[in-house]
Amino acid sequence: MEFIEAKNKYIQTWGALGSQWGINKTMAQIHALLMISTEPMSIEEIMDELQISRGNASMNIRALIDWGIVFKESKSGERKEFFTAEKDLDKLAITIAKERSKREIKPALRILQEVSNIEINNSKNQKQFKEQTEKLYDFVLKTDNIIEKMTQYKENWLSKLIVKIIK
Amino acid sequence: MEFIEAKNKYIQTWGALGSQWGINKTMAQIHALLMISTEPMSIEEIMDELQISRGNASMNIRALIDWGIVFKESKSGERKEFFTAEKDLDKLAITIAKERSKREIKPALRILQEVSNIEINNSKNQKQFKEQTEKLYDFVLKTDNIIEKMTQYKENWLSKLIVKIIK
DNA sequence: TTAAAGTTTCAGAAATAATTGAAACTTTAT
DNA sequence: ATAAAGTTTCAATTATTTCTGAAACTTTAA
Repeated sequence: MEFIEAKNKYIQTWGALGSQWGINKTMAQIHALLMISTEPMSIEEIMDELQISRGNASMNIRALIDWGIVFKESKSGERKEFFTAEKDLDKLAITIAKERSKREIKPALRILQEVSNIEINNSKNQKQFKEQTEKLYDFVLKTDNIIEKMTQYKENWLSKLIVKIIK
Repeated sequence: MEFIEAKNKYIQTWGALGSQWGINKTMAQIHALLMISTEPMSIEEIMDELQISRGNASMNIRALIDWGIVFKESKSGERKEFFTAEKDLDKLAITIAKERSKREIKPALRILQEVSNIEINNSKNQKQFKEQTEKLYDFVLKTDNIIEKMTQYKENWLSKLIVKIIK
């Protein structure tokens, strides 16, 4: 396989995986591209490599910066802005996990708590509802707590986790 | 809050969370509905509760069955088919994790391995490509291994995991 | 101050994904 | 054997998400 072919395959794969997990394709592809770039890239270079429009590139770069996994960089002497990606995968995963917790899990938790706290009569249906939503709340809360704990390790948490699980 | 209102809110929330994580909204909603149902439900009841078409209900129920988190049930005396959901959240999470590993992570791994194994010249770019895709492969593989390990606990793995992480 | 270069925004277009509904198919009971 | 009831399928429609590209805005340097 050619380098170019491998590179394209890698970017496509990462983009597809992104969409399957709720991250938009272009966003994932831009990140993938920056991950394997040795130098910070300009918006033009990104547009060119991925064959996407300026608007699309700009919006998704901004989103990646909001997520905290891509950084602006100013090359001295150049007026243009350049971008680099977080390349440390442990850090990357933690940042994504934290953000998704904040944006998606925490709001869902709030609602689960709210609905599981309703006053019920003693009908079978309402009892079951309360019981299941309480369980769901507990479960999601535990999951979120795990994410929080992971976050504290920072260095090599994945390897540490494996060791802990195995023993 | 009314029971009906709480129920709708719960179903909407679960559906939204589903879409954010790559599971289609209706699929997540049907599962949410079955989770709080005390009795197996027929396709008509599901259509009626969620206000969706027969085709949509049927396709998504079938998908849930394929995933292994909803089961067909035949009530004795009734010809119609009824459906129940896996209500144990530990089992549910494990089943979903296993399926997603099989459907999405494993194929991605194959490609990462493939592209990280290309012959490279000694240009900076190609070296960086190989290095990063190898790291990515290792990382995704480790993640997948964790999922596999989890799977083996079955009972109360989430609680067990928390204990292990904390100490 | 101004105009060229660089950057961002956003309404409309395009692509993708989900849903409908009616037709085809299957099962059951007579 | 047949027709009513139940179930599944899938082409066409609808909804949602993403992307484009041109216009507006900002920065820089002469």
